[in-house]
Formats: sequence, structure tokens, C-alpha cells
Amino acid sequence: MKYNSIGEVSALFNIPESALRYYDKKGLLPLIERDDAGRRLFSERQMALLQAVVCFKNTHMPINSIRKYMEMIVEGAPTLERRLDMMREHKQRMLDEIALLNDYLPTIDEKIERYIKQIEEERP
Amino acid sequence: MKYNSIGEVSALFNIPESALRYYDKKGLLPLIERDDAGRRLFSERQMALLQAVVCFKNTHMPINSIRKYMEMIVEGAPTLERRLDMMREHKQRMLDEIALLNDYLPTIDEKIERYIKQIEEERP
DNA sequence: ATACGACTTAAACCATGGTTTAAGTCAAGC
DNA sequence: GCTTGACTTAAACCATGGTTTAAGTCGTAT
Repeated sequence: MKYNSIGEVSALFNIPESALRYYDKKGLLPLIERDDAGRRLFSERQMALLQAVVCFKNTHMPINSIRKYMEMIVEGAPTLERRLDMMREHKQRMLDEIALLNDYLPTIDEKIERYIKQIEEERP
Repeated sequence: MKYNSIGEVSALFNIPESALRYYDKKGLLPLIERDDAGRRLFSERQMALLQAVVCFKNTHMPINSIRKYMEMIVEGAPTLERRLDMMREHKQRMLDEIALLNDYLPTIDEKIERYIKQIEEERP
């Protein structure tokens, strides 16, 4: 089994080591292994879980929610339905956020158009 | 000229008075008037500017950027082009954010589909 | 004249999501 | 054997975006 050090993972994911340690401390990287010297070992499985963390973080899931999701993964089958619910709710929040941004785009476009016209009038 | 008190504006926009005072303190509500007793008076103009602040906040513009934009509005015509640039950049960030969320939707959908299948397999 | 409700301020407090710092451990190369 | 680089920790620090608290000022209704 190939393991990556925190430095390698930091480079691969372009995430500061301090952030990876912070995520571990906050419970976002459960079941992480250590070598005899206490150094974190990231397996392929850990990398896949970290990829999920990155997805959730980029889509604005709070750290406490990510932690709960990761804890449920560790608990296994009994939490399948709760994880399904959580993903459905998260998807809905993502759709709501997309809708909100789309709804505000015309407001920004109006300001852009108005400024273009005003600039034309200012210097004829 | 009809003026609204901070309590009325709070109720109209559904924003806590404490937040409105915080925005004022941070320079998001320039040119706000006061009565003889020092109480804030929101004119129609102020309400329109507050509506813009709400739009920017909902679309995740940082408070410091909103403040700069509001300061440029006060400066008037000389800042028209900079405000146009700012709106174009903000629109692009909104589009980028929409694209990012859209790009992650399939990842979430895969998890949802996977959980549905696993739950079916668990209880036949 | 006094109590009440709506407002004011400055300063303290809070949550979130980290980064930085200081001190230490360990393996490897010189 | 000793330095160097990569790692470890706890604790302090930081930025953002507010809310809460304490103390005070008005205007009005009783």
C-alpha cells in the first residue's frame, strides 16, 4: 500500500499543510494512519475522502457538517440513509445558491449597462 | 421627503438593527442623514443604496469592496469607469461561482445515486 | 414629572476558518 | 556525532462579519 506524507498531499491538492492538520484536528479526516514517528500517512482511501472534503468545502458546506458526514462514513451501513438525506439537502442548498446568483445577475447587468451609457454621455 | 427610522428599515429589509448600524460604521451607508437627536434617517435614496448593499452581500462581495464601491458613488462621475470595472469583475466572480457549483453537482448526484443503490442492497 | 419605547455609542463578545509561532522529535546524509 | 529537513504539537494570533451589553439620550403618553 502506497502512502503519501502530509507534504506530498499538500502539493498534490494545493492545500497548505496547516490546513490539512486543521482539518484532521476538526475530524474531517477520520481513520488517518500514522507511522512509528507519529507522522500522518495518507492512503489512497484517505485521498479519496480528502477529495470529498474538498468538494464539500468548495460548495460551502460548514466544517461541522463535513465532520458529521465523515463520522457517519466511519459508522458504516447504519448511517446510509442519513448520508443520503444529507447529500440531498446539500444538493438543494447548492441549487438554491445557483438560483440566487442567477437571480441577481440581471441586477448587476443593469448596473453595467447603466454605467456604459453614463460613460458615453460623459465624454461624447 | 419621507424618511424611515432604523427600526422601520430593519423591518422592511428584514435586517437586524445591529447589522444596519454595523454596515453604517463600516462605511456601507454613506451620506446617511441624522435628525436633531442623532438618529439615522433613511431617505428613498438611502433605501435604494441599501438595496444595492443587500445585492452585493447576497452575492458574497466582501464588506471592504462594498465600502469602496459606495465611496465611489459619493465621488460621482470621475469614478464611473472604475465602478463599471468593479461590476464587470463582480459579475465574472458570480459566473465563476455558478460554474463551480454546477461542476460539483454531478459529484453530489453520484453520491446520491450510490447511496440509493446501497440502501436497496441493504434491505431487499 | 415620570415612565416607556426607540434610538444612540463604545466596547466586549462570538463563530468560522484558518495561519503562525515556538518548541520538540526523528531519519538521513556528511 | 551532528546538522538538516520534514514532520509533530499546543497555543496564540488573525480576518471576516457580525451580535450583545451597558450606559445614556430623547420624545411622548400618562
